[in-house]
Amino acid sequence: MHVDPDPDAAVSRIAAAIGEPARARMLYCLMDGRARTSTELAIVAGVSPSTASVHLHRLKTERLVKVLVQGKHRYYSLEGPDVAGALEGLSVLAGSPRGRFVPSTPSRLRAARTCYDHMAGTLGVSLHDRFEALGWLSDTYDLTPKGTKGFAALGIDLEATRALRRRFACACLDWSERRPHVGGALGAALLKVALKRKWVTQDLEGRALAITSLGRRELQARFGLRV
Amino acid sequence: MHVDPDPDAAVSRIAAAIGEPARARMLYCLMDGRARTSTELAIVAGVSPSTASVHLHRLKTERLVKVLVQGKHRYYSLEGPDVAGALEGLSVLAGSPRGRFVPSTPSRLRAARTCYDHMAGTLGVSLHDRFEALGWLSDTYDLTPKGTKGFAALGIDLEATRALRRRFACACLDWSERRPHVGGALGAALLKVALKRKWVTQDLEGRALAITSLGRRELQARFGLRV
DNA sequence: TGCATACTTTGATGGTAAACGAAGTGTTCC
DNA sequence: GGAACACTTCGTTTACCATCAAAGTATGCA
Repeated sequence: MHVDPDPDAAVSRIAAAIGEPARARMLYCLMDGRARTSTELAIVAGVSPSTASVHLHRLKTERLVKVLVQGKHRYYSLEGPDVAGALEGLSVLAGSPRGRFVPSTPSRLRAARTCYDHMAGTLGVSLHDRFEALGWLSDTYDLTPKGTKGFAALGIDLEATRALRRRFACACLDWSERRPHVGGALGAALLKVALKRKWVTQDLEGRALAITSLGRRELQARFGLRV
Repeated sequence: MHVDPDPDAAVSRIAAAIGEPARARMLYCLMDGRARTSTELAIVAGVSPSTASVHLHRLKTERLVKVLVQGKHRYYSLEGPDVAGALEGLSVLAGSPRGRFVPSTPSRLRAARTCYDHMAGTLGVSLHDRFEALGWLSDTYDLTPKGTKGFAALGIDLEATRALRRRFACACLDWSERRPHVGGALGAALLKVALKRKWVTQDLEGRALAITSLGRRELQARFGLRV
């Protein structure tokens, strides 16, 4: 009879696979049950495509994700409900429980929703376009002097945001809009400010964002957005 | 901003803490709810005392274990049921849930055993189902008026139980039954009463519970359980 | 008081792995 | 066919962390 000489080794290998920031970001991005391509996950994780590929290979080896090859795309998704369950158990310990997302997408999700930890949907795309038009972001997604002033005025601690070991800002492609919105640490900080100032409120269970009337006014006044 | 800038960072730090073989061995050794000294855990983990000390410090920092100082001994134990729950979730992924890998697991372990600090196995699951059927617990695991009367009649000090800084009651998923039993402070109090009234007796070394003939009679009379 | 025990902290060392760019494989589209 | 794209593999660098012995702290016992 073959008995694993060290049953804890399997557990620790799995936990170690989760216990790397970039891989954790990928996994929690997949918690909604949706499949994503390698490049999308690279952006979410804030690493280069080659690095992401190595990470995904490891996650596949540990049976945490599965892959579906379709043409030149590779769609990665969580291996099964048990994986989501384990991730959920860890979230409880982290003190920020994330409910398991039911893979049915309400239509209001199209207007404003979160993509991982930043704003997406038409709201996210509009903001992204506005930042470009205002000259806050260069085309390499660096802050311009104007942008530095603008984001600081919104109450974003740029120094702390930069200090994170994660890509500062990047274009994150939206799965429905297929147009970029602002991801990375800056995108996350932006969502946090919007929540704090009650421009948007977050559905407890899902990814939907509701724009408040205050938010509507502010977005109109500050960015000329009609949302 | 006081909010964690990257919520996954907390998760990945915790997973990384578990994802080291020596630390994983320590944690799973503590899964029975028993507290152990630093030296005992060093032996279990197969590392030197100094290394074990570093590991335990990290586990404490991540709030996975707590320590009780008694004289020159330091007793380490799991921080709470949530930790056991997260570890259990990872075990499921590892494919060889703990307890099943020992082929000589006494069959009575399946019937009645402890899970951390409360009753599990078919006994725990049966009780859980009975409480639900009797309308003692709401589906959010709050006590109903009926339940308040019922548990008090069993000799459980509900006020003291509620005062504990720990989830009052929760569904704890069993690794073998794959069905919930009552965990949390209420589950712990329940086990304590069962032990005190000698409905069950506890194996000193392991997690097995033996149901006494008195317990058999009482469980039949009070809950209609045939165990 | 003095010695033994239990455990932690410190410092040095070695091994592991995460990161990236460049090059390679395979696919689609014109 | 060939150019563009998606993704992987390889090779190198760098940073972190697990490990132990030795020294330090604290408690118990005689």
